Order: sequence, then C-alpha cells, then structure tokens
Amino acid sequence: MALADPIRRRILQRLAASEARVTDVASEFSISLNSVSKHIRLLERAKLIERNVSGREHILRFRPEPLSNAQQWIAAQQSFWASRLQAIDDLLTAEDAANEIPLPKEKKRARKT
Amino acid sequence: MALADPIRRRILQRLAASEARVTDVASEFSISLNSVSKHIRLLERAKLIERNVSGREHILRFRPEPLSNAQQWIAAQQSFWASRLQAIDDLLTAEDAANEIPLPKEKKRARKT
DNA sequence: ACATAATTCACCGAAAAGGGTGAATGATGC
DNA sequence: GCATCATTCACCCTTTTCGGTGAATTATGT
Repeated sequence: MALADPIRRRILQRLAASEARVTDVASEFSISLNSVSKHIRLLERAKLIERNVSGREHILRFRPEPLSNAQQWIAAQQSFWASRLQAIDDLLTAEDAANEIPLPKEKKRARKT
Repeated sequence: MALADPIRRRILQRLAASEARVTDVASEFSISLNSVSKHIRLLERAKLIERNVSGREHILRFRPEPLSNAQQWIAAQQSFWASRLQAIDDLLTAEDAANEIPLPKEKKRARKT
C-alpha cells in the first residue's frame, strides 16, 4: 500500500507543509533523486499528491481531499467487502488479500529467530 | 489471488465434477495431503468451495454461485474502481496493486536473461 | 552548447510471499 | 487402543516484491 513505506509518509508530511519540486523534496532526504522520483510517482498514482508541471519543474502538492466520497462509502461497506475481497480479486486485478483476513481457527504463528 | 495457482484450479475442476473428501482430492495429485489441505482452506476462504463436516470426514463441494450479485455489480463498476484501487487500499487491507495498473507513460520492462 | 529538472533503464540485495514437506496433534470411528 | 481423516506446526527453498543505485535519456531554460 502507498503509505506502507516510512519515506513516503515523510514525503507526504513534507508536502503537507508546503508545495515543492522533486529536487526540493529529494534534497531533504538521504536517498537519491531517482528513488524520490519513484516514490512520488507512486503517491501520485495513489492520488495522495498532485503534480503541476511548469516548464521543467514539477510542482508537487499534498492532496488531503481526494475521493472522500468513495472513502466514506467504502468505509461503510467495509464489513461487507472484507469477507468478499478474495473472491473478487480474480475478477479485478487486485492482489490476494487472503493473508490479511484470518480464519476463525487461525492461531498466531511463531518462527525461530 | 485464489485462482493464481494451477493446482487450485485443478482442485476446483475436480470438485466441479463431484463432491469429495480432502483425502480423495489429495489422492489425485502428487502433492502431500497437508499441502492439499492448505489449498482447500484458501479456496474455502475465497468462497469458491464449501465444506461440510460429517464426522471425521470433510465433504467439499464446488460453489459456482457465490456472490454473483456482487460480481456483476463490480464488473459493471470496474472502470471506476480500476483507477481508484490504489487509493482505496490503505483504507481497506488490500495489497498494493500499483504494479497492476500501468501509468500512461509506462513502457515494457526488459531484463537481461 | 551547456546546465538543470526529472524520468526511465537496468540492475542489486534484502525481505516477503508462496508452495512444499515431515512430524505432531486433534477428532472421530471401529 | 488403534487406525483413519484432517489440520496445524515448524521449517526449507524458490520466486517475487521492494527500495535502492548509477548511468542514460528527455525536456526545458539560459
């Protein structure tokens, strides 16, 4: 998921403070520009940020408001969908969420460290 | 996804022919009973098969009909959802489908073999 | 032409996922 | 008690995913 990575959460925080260019964002992290570019692409795909190209500069802005209608609808339907996501996934292209929804008799697993 | 694995598709085919016990199914494949048991658990979770416990025997049946209402609805809404799955996944617990939906400018990737 | 902004390519290494196994455990039937 | 049906445990191995990189490429600004 888009927000799984700490770096992406930090990038979002950065952009929540103020808009910035890719280079600006990159300069505040210790990873390379290419890597930041990738993260930004992902966040944009997730509709969490917005990109405004102006000449050779790409201005990035945090999007707090996207698809809130869908969000609320989904949240309301969540219990319905939760039990059906696995069967749906072969109709859509979503991944297997099987591991996310424990079975009734599922117990905690433990691995030797 | 539940149907990703060839073995699981074959198990479904087997059960579509007639109901059977776990052992029956396992005997027709070259993998171990435990492994078959795992696959069956997954298929059951995906609501693709149905289990009927009778004494120590678990009778398995193919379920062709489950959630067809939801299926049809989803199929109709597919184009709407396709563009929003990535943003939804951090609300639900679905996995990141980012790689499944190419960007406009995405090109084919090639790896040196 | 040259510098700068950003993306894309082709790869690497670590971590996670996935299917497999034998052994242990539960539960039922005889 | 012992055999049978099935699941669960604790692993192994292989494949896939994920974040990272340097180099190449595309596009714009001066």
